[in-house]
Amino acid sequence: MTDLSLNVHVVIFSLCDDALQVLLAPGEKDAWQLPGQDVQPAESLEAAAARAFAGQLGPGEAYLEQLYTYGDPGRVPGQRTVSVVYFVLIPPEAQRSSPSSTAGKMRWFRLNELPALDHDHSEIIAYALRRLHYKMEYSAAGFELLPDEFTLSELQHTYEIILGEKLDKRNFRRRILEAGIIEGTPRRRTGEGRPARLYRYRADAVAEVKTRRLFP
Amino acid sequence: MTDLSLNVHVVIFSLCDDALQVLLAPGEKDAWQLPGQDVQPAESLEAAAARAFAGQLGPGEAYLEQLYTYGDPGRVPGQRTVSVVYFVLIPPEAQRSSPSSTAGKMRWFRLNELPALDHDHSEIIAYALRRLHYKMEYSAAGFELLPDEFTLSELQHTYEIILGEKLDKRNFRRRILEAGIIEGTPRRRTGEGRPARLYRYRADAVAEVKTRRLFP
DNA sequence: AGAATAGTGTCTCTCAGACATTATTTG
DNA sequence: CAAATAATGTCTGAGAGACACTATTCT
Repeated sequence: MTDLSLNVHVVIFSLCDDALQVLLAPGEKDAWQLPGQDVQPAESLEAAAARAFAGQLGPGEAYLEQLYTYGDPGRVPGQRTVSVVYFVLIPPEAQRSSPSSTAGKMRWFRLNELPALDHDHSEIIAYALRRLHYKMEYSAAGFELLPDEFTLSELQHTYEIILGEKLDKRNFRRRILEAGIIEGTPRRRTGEGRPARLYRYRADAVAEVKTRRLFP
Repeated sequence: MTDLSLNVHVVIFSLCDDALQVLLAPGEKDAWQLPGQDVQPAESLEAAAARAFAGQLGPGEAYLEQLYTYGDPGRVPGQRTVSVVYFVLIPPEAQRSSPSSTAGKMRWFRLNELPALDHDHSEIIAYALRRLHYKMEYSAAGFELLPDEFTLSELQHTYEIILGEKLDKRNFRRRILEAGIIEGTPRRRTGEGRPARLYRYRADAVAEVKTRRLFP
């Protein structure tokens, strides 16, 4: 197809200030957009997506997964544009956005305070959020939003923020420990009140999804 | 990006002869490939995917969903090719492949008897199959592979073929009926043995996924 | 009558969910 | 010692899974 623009965009989620937030870049006029860029001829789609936010973030692993490809004619005025969109989760220590870049300053936005967005980017964020909810239910995605070591209260808090509901402390701890996907460390986190034990995610305990089927 | 080819492919599943099968088109030399074609300038990606198999199939609704976008440089020799791949489920009455087409004859293949395939199409089919398994667990996808009206034995059989395991008849019936997603019709299917009641899928009974979380 | 398939009920055991108190640290 | 947060165990009810016989039709 001629006159085709192929780019990638990333929906980057992280937890800051007890809320789920998205990283956005300045867009057209006063609007914002999902960080993104054109794909280079010799570069994989995933590498292009990773490049779209590398340099804006501090160290720390990012979880990156393809979300969806948007390509309807007319979704971007002027030129037929196909956007392969990726979904990214980053832990808090990587949130420090670097001071400047050619693309201008990126900023974190709470999900309920999103600014005006270019094209179909609102719709894309809404879809990414739905996907995050699903992932929380059947995978260990929640750990990608946490530091390497965390307390059980922090872990529970993460789940509560994303799922949007309160969870029972004793049931939460029982089930997460029985699942065997985290292990205790000798360290503790100290602060106000009794110090809490630190845990870490066991990547080896491949959390095989033992989902009960909807209809067997 | 210049010199870029954008196309769509479809992985079409259906049940024939008590087995899950895929529809393939003749490819390069003696190999086969997933049906597909270039995207037209004014056409949506989904419409292009639908067009890739329209005409090859008889009437009957097809379930169509975007699967994944493959675009690594080098996956297709010669030109950078980005393929948006769709996942399709069709019921048995739509299987009749029409006698001819410009692209040559398509054929159904059992999953364990796949021929040599072009490029990364084997990998794509393997991924589509994994996705089908997931979908069977948390959604009502199984019904897309059945005719409008079906017996409980046929439904159970469908699940057994795709999941690859035997299911208990009484438990299966109890749970599928309690879920309220199918309803009886006055008709029966007659054959050898006692005639079986025909059921139909209730599209209105939005099968909300009450998946039990892996970790709450 | 025999072969073939449809249709039906009970028990057990696991696990999700509700629930309140004690323990350890800091200021 | 008061305030703050961490840590811990039991009971109940719902539902998944194992299991075997009767009913209806066709030849």
